[in-house]
Amino acid sequence: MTDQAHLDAAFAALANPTRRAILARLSQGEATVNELAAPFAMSLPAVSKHIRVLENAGFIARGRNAQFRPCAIDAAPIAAIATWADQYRHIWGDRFDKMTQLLANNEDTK
Amino acid sequence: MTDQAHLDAAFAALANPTRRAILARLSQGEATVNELAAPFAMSLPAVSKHIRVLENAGFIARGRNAQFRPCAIDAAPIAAIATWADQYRHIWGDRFDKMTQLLANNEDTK
DNA sequence: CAGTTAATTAAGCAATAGGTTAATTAATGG
DNA sequence: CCATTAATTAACCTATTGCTTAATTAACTG
Repeated sequence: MTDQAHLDAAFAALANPTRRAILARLSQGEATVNELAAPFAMSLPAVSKHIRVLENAGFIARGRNAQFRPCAIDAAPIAAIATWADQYRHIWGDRFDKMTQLLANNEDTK
Repeated sequence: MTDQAHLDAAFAALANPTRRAILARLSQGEATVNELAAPFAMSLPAVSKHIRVLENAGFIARGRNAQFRPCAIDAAPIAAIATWADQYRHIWGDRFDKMTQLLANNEDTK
């Protein structure tokens, strides 16, 4: 996948509240498909598909434990999105610029 | 629109390379629809629709100048996305933690 | 007013997304 | 072996997306 295609997949995956909720849940720790599905008023296959979308976009890594497929979050695509957003920081304020400057100073003095 | 719906719209708008390219162009300054359309191998109505999607998601504000509808970037939804991503910073490393700490130190000493 | 330029709207089309229920695969445990 | 649990796959449906061409609206300009 190209970088563009990766960003496409990452943004598309996040454009859904169920999928964002699944990621939020996984940020607390691993979970099985049934555990992830529990909070939602939709069928298990529907959740299974959401998980697949997140997996294809690189947000989720999966293991195998007996019948279970434990899901774990992989934040790499989130980092890619944060990096994308950082391109625009200069447009909306100086907080990041301050941070960058402070980090730069820190580099200089270490 | 709820916060969730705003995030839905923002992420969905960004899940397309044409729209991200339009935003990148607008980060350099205002542009008309025709100017924005020029780099793309697609019809003007297609670009017009992409602009509408970005506008509905809050990324673009539009003016009126004779026949022209100048487009300008509004970074508020990008900030919202950066804020969303920040929730997960702790998962992928300590760079942000360093920044936060440095900013905190800066607050303390000013 | 007539013509030109800028942009949107309308109508249509193929592909994708998000959901359903039913069937299937995979592994455990009596 | 059979039943149970976990999860996916299959088949299907409706709505949305992303694009097209043709028609329309809006404003300037000779």
